[in-house]
Amino acid sequence: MTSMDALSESAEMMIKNINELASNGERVRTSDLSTKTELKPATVTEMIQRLGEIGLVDYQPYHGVHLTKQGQHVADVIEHRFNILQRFLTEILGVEKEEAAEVACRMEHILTRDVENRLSDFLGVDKETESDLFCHKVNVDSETESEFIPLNNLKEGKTGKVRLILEKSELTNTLEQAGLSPGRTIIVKKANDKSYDIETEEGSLSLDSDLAAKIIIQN
Amino acid sequence: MTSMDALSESAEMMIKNINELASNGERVRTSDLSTKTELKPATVTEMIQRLGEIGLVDYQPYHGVHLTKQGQHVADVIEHRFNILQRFLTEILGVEKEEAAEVACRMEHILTRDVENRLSDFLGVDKETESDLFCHKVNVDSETESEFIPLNNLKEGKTGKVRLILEKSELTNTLEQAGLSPGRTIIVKKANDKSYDIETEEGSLSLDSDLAAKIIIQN
DNA sequence: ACCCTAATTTAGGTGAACCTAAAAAATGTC
DNA sequence: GACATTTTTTAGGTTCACCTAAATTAGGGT
Repeated sequence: MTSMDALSESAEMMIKNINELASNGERVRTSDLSTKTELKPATVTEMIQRLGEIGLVDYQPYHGVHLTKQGQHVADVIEHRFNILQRFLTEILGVEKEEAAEVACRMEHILTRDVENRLSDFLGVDKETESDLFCHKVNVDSETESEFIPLNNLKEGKTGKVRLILEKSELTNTLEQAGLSPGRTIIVKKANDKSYDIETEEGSLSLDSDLAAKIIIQN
Repeated sequence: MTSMDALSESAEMMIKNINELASNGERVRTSDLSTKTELKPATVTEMIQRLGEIGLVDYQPYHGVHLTKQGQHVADVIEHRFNILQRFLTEILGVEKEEAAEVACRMEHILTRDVENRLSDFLGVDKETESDLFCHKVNVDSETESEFIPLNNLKEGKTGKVRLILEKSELTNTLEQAGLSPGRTIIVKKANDKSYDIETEEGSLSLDSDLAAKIIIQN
């Protein structure tokens, strides 16, 4: 009954809240969940019973809940999604923190794995935030400390990954179709102060320095 | 009973689907909605009855529905959100079109007005797509509107700056040596549908339209 | 050890979003 | 124009996410 079925938004929210209240490692009480979620105690009881049945929490009547391994995993995934979404909304779009939190809180239940990863890549993964859970990014690479620099500062022969394109326009759309889009790897073939010859996964092209300045690369 | 309350995801989806099936202006039949939404006809009937009650559709038993002014407005907002989200997911994150559509379809019901606007700005508003509904961007500025266009669309006598060259090859290398390289200014001397006579800082040359199409100019 | 109170659960109800099966209306055919 | 077929609706059921009110349990104070 481990239920591989997708959880409902409500169920995920409950798990998220249990996790947030369980910071001290103690069992979480129904009344605290009721307060936090603004649901009536009876509703909380009902939901944590269901979560108990599918093995995501350890529920003991009159003695609260705590997350099982599985439940903890779900909580971690949701938290991660929330963080990425909030960062995107505030850092990239400039949304107010509070509104960003609200929107992120609704969207975190919808993100697919793929979109999550891409968004993560786009933001540039912040090592601090990543728990050991997400250590699939084996950080063995850190010999040369990766940096973000505009494409026009990349030296000839250097390789990098496109992370951000500033000032989107028809032109940058064209660029992206040519393989110069976030997440893609490129290599600088020839560079002088006026023009840059680039090789992408799609082919090669050449662009001027003003344009190149708007494309941020991680090396 | 016009119901200013937020609509449920299901209700919004139903409106969206009605709109998509009503391209020809005719009333939309229950069975078509049933097919499109993959809901049973009975379910569709139930939902469109509710939508009728709150004034978003004109529902006539046994004779289908069509959107009211209000319903059309809702549909337009949703469509706009969907488009922005899909563009963001595909153009910026590089998500596959199909998955992007699925995710956008879930998220379109969650976006707030503010996030919607910011995302729009971030993408760079695409004039084509904008209906008069979204005319908040008073396009008074367009006196000199600098544009990016392929060289083969530049008219005789026009000047422009080379910004981007797609599909580098030996041929384009030669072009660059002749002064047709990113950052350089050029002028179109003569243009017909087959060949283009160009003057660069280095001299003049002439090229065919296929080649010209790969050189993007800013005027 | 007992009682009182606060916390929790159970019992039973609602509305939304779905379903199936049966009834009713519209439609096409001869 | 009557009948068979298709379409649509009605009737009634389920699950989920909520609720209120009543019953139950846990825990603290004396």
